[in-house]
Amino acid sequence: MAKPTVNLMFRAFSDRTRLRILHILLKGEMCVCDIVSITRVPQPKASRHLAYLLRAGLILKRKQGLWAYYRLTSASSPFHRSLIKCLKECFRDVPELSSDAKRAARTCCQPEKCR
Amino acid sequence: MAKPTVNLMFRAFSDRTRLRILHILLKGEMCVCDIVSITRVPQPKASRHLAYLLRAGLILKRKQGLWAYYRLTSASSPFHRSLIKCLKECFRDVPELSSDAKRAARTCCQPEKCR
DNA sequence: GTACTATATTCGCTTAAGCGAATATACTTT
DNA sequence: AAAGTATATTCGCTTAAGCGAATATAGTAC
Repeated sequence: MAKPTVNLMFRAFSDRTRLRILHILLKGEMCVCDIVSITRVPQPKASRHLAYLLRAGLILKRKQGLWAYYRLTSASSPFHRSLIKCLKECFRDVPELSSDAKRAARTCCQPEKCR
Repeated sequence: MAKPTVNLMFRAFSDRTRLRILHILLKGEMCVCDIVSITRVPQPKASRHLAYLLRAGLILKRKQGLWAYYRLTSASSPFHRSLIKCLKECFRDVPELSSDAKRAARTCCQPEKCR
């Protein structure tokens, strides 16, 4: 995968749905159905944005049986690390993030559901 | 001006020309003709991106006679501050930035030229 | 006034994103 | 094999961006 340019990494953060997904993944690896149930976004839409983030080099995919698990890539540059910091700090500024977090708290405590 | 949303601020950073302009403004206030001569971008294109950044709340404009001076807005939130940090740290990752910096060093030392 | 300079905007076009709806893929279970 | 589940992709459409080229605006100088 070609190294994504800085502007494309910024662009990956410039969509609300992707911002929500990235924020959810701050908590750790998550499968698509978790992301769907946390965000209440239609599944094809979630998959589309996950594919976008994958292309942008921001997340990694692990396929296991029927499930696909996604996680953040480890930040390889100071720039990437700062970008992740932005992600953490925009929590208060993006309304959806707190309701996502509430639902995530319930979702990620029942891992049996998806495994 | 309505408070710009987080995703729109990210989007403002997602274009190479705007990234270059923002980076130049890290050094301080600059007039359009300076930005044009540093970036070697056509003047209408520079103005267009400056207008975009203005709408996004990332820069401020000061008009004086025939000249328009732009500067970064002071970061009002932790998020905004982190975003500026990203801007500083992507220097090594965006090739145009170093040649801009070289030209800026020459340009900003002759303020008489534009004032 | 006219000519000049710095900056901004409009026009016509092309490309990238984003969406819902439908469909495809691929693995699992029975 | 058939049915079911999780995920991915395609289609048709709409909107936002981005560009060069041309033109407009607005202040300055003569």
